[in-house]
Amino acid sequence: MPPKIKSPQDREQLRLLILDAARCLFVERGIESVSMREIAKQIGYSATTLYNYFTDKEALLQALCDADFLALASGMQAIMQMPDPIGRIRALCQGYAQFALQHPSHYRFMFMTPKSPTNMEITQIEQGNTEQDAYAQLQQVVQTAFAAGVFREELQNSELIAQTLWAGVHGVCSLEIALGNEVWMQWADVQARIGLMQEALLRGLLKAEGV
Amino acid sequence: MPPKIKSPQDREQLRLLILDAARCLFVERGIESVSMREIAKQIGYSATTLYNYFTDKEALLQALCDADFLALASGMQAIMQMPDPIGRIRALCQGYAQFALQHPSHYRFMFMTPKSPTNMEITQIEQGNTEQDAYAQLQQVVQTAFAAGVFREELQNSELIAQTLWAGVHGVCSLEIALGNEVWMQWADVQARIGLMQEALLRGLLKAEGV
DNA sequence: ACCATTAAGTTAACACTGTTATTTTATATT
DNA sequence: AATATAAAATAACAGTGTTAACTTAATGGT
Repeated sequence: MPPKIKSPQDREQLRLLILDAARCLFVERGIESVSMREIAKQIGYSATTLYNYFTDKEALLQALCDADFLALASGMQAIMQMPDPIGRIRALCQGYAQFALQHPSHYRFMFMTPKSPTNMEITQIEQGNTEQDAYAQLQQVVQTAFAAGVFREELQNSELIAQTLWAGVHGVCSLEIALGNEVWMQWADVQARIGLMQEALLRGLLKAEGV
Repeated sequence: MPPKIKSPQDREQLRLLILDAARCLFVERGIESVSMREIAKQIGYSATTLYNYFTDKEALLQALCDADFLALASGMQAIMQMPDPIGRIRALCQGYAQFALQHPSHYRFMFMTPKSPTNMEITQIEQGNTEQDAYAQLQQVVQTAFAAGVFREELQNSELIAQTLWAGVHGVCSLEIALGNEVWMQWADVQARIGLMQEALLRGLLKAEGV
């Protein structure tokens, strides 16, 4: 059965086949209830083959999430070109939130699951590179707005401002992902929650003049 | 070895022994990396004995969290007596955040982990009872403030306001728990993040007059 | 043309998990 | 003293991530 030499393209193709199967199963059944054996069976290989392509399950997850978050960051590139700094902030928040709600499994793995600190040798993403790292994008946009003097006088730390905006949107999305189906909560519409979070925070952070 | 009849007090005592051991291990090593066998070994019983006291691992976790969140809610009772409605909101946010940071494992299990909707027959907590349910406390306090007309005119849904405040504080705390140790983030001080979230949100939600 | 090398993949196995069925044991009641 | 029974223990099942050992089959060198 096993033919000998595989061109780098073929290798990459199988790598992607694994990733696609894994993504599909994760989205269907949630991230930790799908096993390496299942992923392998789905594509007709044995479980051990996966270990020729990924050092372990976590590396596989990391690769999956890297791919999706590269997609997020590059989808945001258009927003980065918008003229109005505050409009950019709004659009980034919206884009981020919609991404989180559309990819709950990956979002959860990336931002809601404590892990041993990211192995920087393994991840594909260059942190701080605004083409790859969504937080770096937000930080940059906030920094620009800060330099333009739009924030209230007493706020002198643009990192703190960015982290607060992030935490706000993250809070809405992560509660939706974790508890959106809980019967004991009467949740308001999730888009309304995102919108109010965004606008209330901005109103609280920006100078008062007509927002 | 097994003596025969156990008084209800003795039964309850072993139940608590199990819960304490489990809590201890969970806090040490994180919630899903400790097994039923380890908990049992810790207290000198066999794993199967735990199943005489809890139907399964999830029920054990649920019991643990119920206990801690009852403690949270009852610790908040003093705050509920404060005279100033807005002061109450501030104090609730602070109390909630400090609790989250002091009990990260339990917080994560309760609010950061998607689960099949809570089994209402099993949980000890009466949802909506402000003596047991911290969200109900917040909801009530916000409702009171809302009735006093402190929020901006366009905000007509007090549930939405409460959920936004919750999401904000939750966002800061859950990011701290999940990513507080990530090397690629230069986090601002967590108390500063909590404070800014609280004050920015309040400024954005309350009527403008001198906050 | 043959053989050794080696990549690609498989099977078997290890040490673990949550959980259940079965069995032991020591007491309490008859 | 014999029996019934609550409390706990042992053994086992089906599953997990992962590693070691083995099987192919195509290539490169002679």
